[in-house]
Amino acid sequence: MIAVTFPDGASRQYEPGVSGLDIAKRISPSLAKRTVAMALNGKLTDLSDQIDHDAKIEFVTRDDPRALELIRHDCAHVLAEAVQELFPGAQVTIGPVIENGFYYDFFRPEPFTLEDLPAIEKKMREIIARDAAIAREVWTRDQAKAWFSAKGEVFKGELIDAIPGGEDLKIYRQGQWLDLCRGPHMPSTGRVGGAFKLMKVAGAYWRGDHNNPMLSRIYGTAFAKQEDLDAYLHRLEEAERRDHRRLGREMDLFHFQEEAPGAIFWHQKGWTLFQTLVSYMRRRQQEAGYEEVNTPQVLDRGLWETSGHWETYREHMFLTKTEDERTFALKPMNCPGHVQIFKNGLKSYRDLPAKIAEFGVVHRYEPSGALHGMMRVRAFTQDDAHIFCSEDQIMDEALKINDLILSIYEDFGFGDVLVKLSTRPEKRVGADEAWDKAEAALYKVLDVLKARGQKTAVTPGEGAFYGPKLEYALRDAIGREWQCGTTQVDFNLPGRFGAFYIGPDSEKKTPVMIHRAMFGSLERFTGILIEHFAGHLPLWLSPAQIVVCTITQDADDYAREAVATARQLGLLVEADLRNEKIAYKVREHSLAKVPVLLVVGKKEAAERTVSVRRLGSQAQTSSSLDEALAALAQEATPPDVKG
RNA sequence: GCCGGUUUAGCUCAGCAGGUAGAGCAACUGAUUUGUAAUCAGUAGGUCGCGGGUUCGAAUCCUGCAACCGGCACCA
Repeated sequence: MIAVTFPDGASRQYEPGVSGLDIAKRISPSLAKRTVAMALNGKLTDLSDQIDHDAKIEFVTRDDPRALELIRHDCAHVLAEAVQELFPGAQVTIGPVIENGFYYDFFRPEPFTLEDLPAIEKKMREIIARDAAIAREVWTRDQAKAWFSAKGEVFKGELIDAIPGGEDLKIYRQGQWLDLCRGPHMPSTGRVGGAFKLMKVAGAYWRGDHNNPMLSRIYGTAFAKQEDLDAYLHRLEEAERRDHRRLGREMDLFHFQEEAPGAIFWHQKGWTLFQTLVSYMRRRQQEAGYEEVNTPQVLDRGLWETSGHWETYREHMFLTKTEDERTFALKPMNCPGHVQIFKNGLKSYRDLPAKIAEFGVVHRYEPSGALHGMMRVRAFTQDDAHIFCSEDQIMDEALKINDLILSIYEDFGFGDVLVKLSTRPEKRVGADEAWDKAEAALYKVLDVLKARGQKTAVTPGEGAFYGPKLEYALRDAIGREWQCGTTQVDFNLPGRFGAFYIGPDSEKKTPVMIHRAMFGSLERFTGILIEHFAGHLPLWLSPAQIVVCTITQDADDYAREAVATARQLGLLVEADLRNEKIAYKVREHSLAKVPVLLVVGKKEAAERTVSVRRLGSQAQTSSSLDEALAALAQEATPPDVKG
């Protein structure tokens, strides 16, 4: 007999080979009915699994959070069965669970379109209603190979070949249909339930490699309960309402047009916001000992050959050939320019660390399909800096950067930050010893951060071609992650450009260069802020802080006076003296996301007060003009100036 | 770049089976002087993304290109 221990600590004896389902049934039929899987010694597995040794068991019911993955995974299988029923000849490939749902990739000469989804979804509901048992079988590799190749499933065949030799293969059968799968699965298709929806179709490369054929991917999502699905769909709508492209138009911040794909036309208000960010960053950097510079937009091709960018990124550079047949590139990065500044004039070890910063406008010819509003553009501004230092200063400098970045994010309300260490990629320059040193320094930084309780991660092979990096990903108001800041240790470029400093021993030494950005792309960061705040920017960031709205003409003079006073306090304020009803004005400015409306009528003019209405609230408070403006001026002071 | 979709007035969208375009909001002009998310009336506004083709006739059908949207790949 074997001893099976339950979550409450109780233990019972069973004959070896008893299945999870048997145990559940013996406890109570209703438990068996509700249970979709079990956690055996903490590992999620099929309910039909036999238990041969003493074990801890926990039944996972359908409403258990752990069941969600199974529901989605089974739903993906149901999708595949439905597709193969409706579209004979469509080949199955893989269908994993992803964040917020699942997908399944099919191979088919004609890709699926949105119009195919309702029929597929209908068929899926049929399959779920059939409630066929999902049974696991173990096949030999040859058996599986033969079965799938007989069906013309060449992609499954490839998958089978990729599974390490000797291993038996798991096959899950549901009704007439079966699939090669790692599992686990629920006992029957009916357990998927009705709270699912096919979301979209997309092309995707087989095995994620663009040299491979393109598959037709169907995305779906599934939840345990309909209300969870509804809530998810509602969240998607919410994200759409926050879309910076939509808000950018509604708030009159910027626009795009065909003639400049991937480049922003900044309107007055958007540019004001942009400049607010620049001013903020400039103050923070100056305080941190950076020296701001500016380097040329257009630089000779030779410079990019020296840096190595030509070799790796030529096809992503904007090139220009002049009449004298000289090839220049619009700078895609600022580093070569900053190295030139470092090289200009003899540097001593006493000059280190030299921190050269620039709000550098860079151009990159991004693939057309990569463009996305302000989040991915072809011309953008980096809050870029390069720190030239000695090897033993790396860790200290990286930590200083870290602290500055986290403090800056905090000022914008981003408290949840993940620090990732990305190590050497396959395609890289420089000796492995240099990489060893650079990575070692960053690992040490990561250790310090971990000790402080900072969230960290390591992503192997994701470093830049010239060095490993720390990347800073912040989480926004609706839980999305945005990678913004970066710290990259570079043992290569300074040497390639022949940069050096004179050490204490009077010998020439090659400095290490740390590339670093905090917002990353100012354009992208602006977009993130818009979405994070859903357009409701804090007063200090708002490019149109106040509108003084009159109720009748009687208050015009008073409104003008209020505007003048507010401007003296540095506030961004306009008057709305139009002959419109106050409700009309309130609506219009609220839609334009103006944070503060000061409403003035006869009464306010006589009493020298204002009625204050804040964006997002119906409440009105009355206070004296001077007090209201003083409070607003205080609120509109940037956090770093407030101290 | 690859797959799919979209492109009609400043914005949101009709215009489904080819017979030279409509609505609401915005704009403009009047009237209205108004108390916290749309006052009323009138007027004007479109090479239907761009090019080529089919047709007596194309916003509508075919085709090339571009931009955008959703993914994939890419992201120094």
